[in-house]
Amino acid sequence: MTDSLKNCRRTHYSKQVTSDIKDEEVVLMGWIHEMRDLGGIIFVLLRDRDGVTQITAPSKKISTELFEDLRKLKKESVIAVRGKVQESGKAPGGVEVIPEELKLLSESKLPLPLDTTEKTRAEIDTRLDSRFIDLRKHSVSAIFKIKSRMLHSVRNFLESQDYTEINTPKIGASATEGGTELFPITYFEREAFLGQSPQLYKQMMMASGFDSVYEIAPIFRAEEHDTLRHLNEVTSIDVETAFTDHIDAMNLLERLVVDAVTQVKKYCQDELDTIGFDLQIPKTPFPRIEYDEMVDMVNSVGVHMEHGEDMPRAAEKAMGEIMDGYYFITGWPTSIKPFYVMPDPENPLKSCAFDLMFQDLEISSGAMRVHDHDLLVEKIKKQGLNPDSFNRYLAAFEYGMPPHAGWGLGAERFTMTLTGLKNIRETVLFPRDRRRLTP
RNA sequence: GCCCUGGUGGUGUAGGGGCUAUCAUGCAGGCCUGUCGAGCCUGCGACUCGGGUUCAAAUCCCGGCCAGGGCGCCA
Repeated sequence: MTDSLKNCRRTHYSKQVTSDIKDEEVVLMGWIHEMRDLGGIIFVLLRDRDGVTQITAPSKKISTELFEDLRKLKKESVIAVRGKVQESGKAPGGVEVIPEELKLLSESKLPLPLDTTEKTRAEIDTRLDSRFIDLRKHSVSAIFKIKSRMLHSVRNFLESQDYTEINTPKIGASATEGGTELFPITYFEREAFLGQSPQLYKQMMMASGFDSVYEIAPIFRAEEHDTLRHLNEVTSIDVETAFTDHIDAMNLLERLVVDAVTQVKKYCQDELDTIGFDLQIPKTPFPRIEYDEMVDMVNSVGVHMEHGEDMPRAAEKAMGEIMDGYYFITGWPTSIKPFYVMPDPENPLKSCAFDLMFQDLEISSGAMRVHDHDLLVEKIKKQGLNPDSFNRYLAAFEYGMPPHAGWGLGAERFTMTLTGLKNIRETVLFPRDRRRLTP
């Protein structure tokens, strides 16, 4: 039998239990992190959102009934404790709580699927199977507090620049955009697909007079990739701005990244300490390396790469060795970029596309877009696609489409750069990869 | 999808044709009034699945599933 909450409410979080409130009565609520029963004295470590407080129960100072109730507690059960804050040099952090009342709110089954005290580490697969318990570890929840702060910063920054947040459909009819594999779904009597990118919708919004838009939403890619930096469902931070070019887009992206890093460092220092990551605020401007220059750099360290081909993984790694932190690669060949990318007016074999890299990881890619209807149709045809299936998209270019540019930034890959994590799965609560569809 | 490596108690591991299957953590019980990776004693708990080879398979072989690493794919 467990107790009910009734009108009992938490007064403090563990973090707030310091010597500043000694002798005060507090009500703490949380999970039992560890129990140490020494016979005549029991130590209960109560863990809540971002801290752990020691509940100290000496048999001679509390009632026999309460003492016996405390002795029966099990790891990871949920409790509420009313007690008095006491200073003690012998307690962790110099303070402890002497209990006066205990409520057992929810009992935990034992043994646990993994060790929340991290004495024995668990593999990522085991952790993801029991993600709700894995997230009880402060070293894991810290990642998501950092990700949350990053997303807040991005929204604040874009709102401060007068961007409008939009929502575009994630279900669509098109299977003909080319490129990545799509997930087919059943849409009543028809086949439909999950959205791979809000790209075409963002561009249609450029013809709407909104000028500056952004969307933070999931995108789905049905590629059978199986790496530490790919997932089949990720969050894309997508931005599009009218009356601007790719240089403006890069400048905006650079400012947004620096702002987010600065905010994370300012508001998440505890979390960064918890995961043991020394986050550095990058210097601006980020280095901008021409594609051709990048190919030469890669070749000069003995990694073969042809001019005109997309970066093989070995080339990314080579660049990661040479470069430190964030940098842009610009002037990509038109032939390896999608149809909506604007060719360089000086040299149409090159494009106004850029990638933002962090060492060996591509975290964003963007471009100035084609806004001329006829050129766009021509480019769609050149990529072996049928312009007819882009009717609704192409119509937006026929009645006054301003020049525009934008980018998509991978929220999880960006989080990897903010936490130093090497496995993208660590940055998603419930990741979806080639094999994992639950929980 | 390809290549390499692996799958042993709840968790993390050692071992590698015949043994009572190693260790840590955990769990259960006991002792202990200052623990903080508490300590001590007793106990519990495992060879990924299917097929094959063999007198005998956790161990060798084949396949499935899953995982780790690498690559490819990623308009």
